[in-house]
Amino acid sequence: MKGGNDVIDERSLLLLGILMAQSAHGYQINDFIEKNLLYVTEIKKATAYVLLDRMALSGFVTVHTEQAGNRPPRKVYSITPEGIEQFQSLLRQNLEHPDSPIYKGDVGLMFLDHLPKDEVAHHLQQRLQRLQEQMNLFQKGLSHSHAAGIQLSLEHRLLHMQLEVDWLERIAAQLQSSTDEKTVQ
Amino acid sequence: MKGGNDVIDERSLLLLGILMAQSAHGYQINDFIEKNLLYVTEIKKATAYVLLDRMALSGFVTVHTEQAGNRPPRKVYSITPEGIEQFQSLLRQNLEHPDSPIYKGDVGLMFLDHLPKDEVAHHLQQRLQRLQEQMNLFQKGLSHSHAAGIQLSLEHRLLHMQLEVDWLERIAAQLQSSTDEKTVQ
DNA sequence: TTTTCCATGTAACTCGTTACATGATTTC
DNA sequence: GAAATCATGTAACGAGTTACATGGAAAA
Repeated sequence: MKGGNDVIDERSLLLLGILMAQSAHGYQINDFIEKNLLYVTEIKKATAYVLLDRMALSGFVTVHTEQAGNRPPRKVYSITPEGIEQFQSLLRQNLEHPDSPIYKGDVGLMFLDHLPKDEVAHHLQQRLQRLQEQMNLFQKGLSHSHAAGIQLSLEHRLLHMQLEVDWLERIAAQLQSSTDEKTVQ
Repeated sequence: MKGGNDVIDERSLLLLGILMAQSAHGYQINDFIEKNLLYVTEIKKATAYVLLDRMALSGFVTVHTEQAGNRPPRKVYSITPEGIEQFQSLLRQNLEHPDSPIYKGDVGLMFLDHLPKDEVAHHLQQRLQRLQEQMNLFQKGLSHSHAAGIQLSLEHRLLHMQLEVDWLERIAAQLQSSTDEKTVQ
């Protein structure tokens, strides 16, 4: 009744998916994630190393150690047939189930009425500015042409960012105008 | 260098915010959250009880025990002046900082190319259907008129849901049509 | 009379992060 | 010669969830 397959583990899916393209060692994988997938996942290096070893125990990947020159030895992971099946199973589940992301900002929104409107407007404009900076950085990373799927997922992310920007502009303007009215009348 | 104020704690903000409206006991608060804020927060009952007691130790709330009939005694929490300051501070931070939600579904998107297009289209249509069901439920809860801020945050959530629906419909249609082409030609 | 609701609390556990250890090697 | 990169690993810690304990009252 407990087990682990109820909640989909998108971290394993990610690692297996990367290994579907080619075998790789941990450092390589972590590097790729850090440089390209900042907005897609929050997995940390230590976690990835542990997960890779765990997947080796489960038989989803095999390991063999490589030595290049006399640099630190690399543990190169390759996906196995069972790993491929697991990957496909996780992928299907991931595709079928909508995720319910939590927007932490919604908690603040709930209590807007406890601060003066113009102050709220000011804070939201701050938020807007930061968001736009994030979006600029994000779009730079977007142009480096990736595989089709990666491109798609980054564009998906961008759509939600853009919605957020539009929404913030609208709300901030509303708050602004409603305080202006009072000032004018 | 570590401390607790670096990452904004939206759970405390939520609890303090609820107590800004009126004093309440733990069960009452948990009940409200469970019935109204399913999509806003993931805080669990046990966590809320612990947090309320912790905030009492920090002086942000006071507790007094009430007995109604001989039902289980209630621990009623009231926000203190220091609590109000903390609430406002957390609220300002929450409003100023955009959140970077993680869309777990984006991980799956990255690896679309590893399944046949028509299968992907099928899975995404499944996802779409489930999402629409969620949205129906959500909209029912939306109509029960809440305070202005709560209404706003729920509408915000709805916007993102709607974007997701539109996006899914577009992508699923694209995948469908590109497999149709092959069938026709 | 069995189930659900009221009302709180906590021990055990899971999961993941932080922070550090190690050591060679290229770059500045 | 100092700093960043390469490459992995793990112990300690923290946060939060699960699952259970308790026990009366109201609803079915």
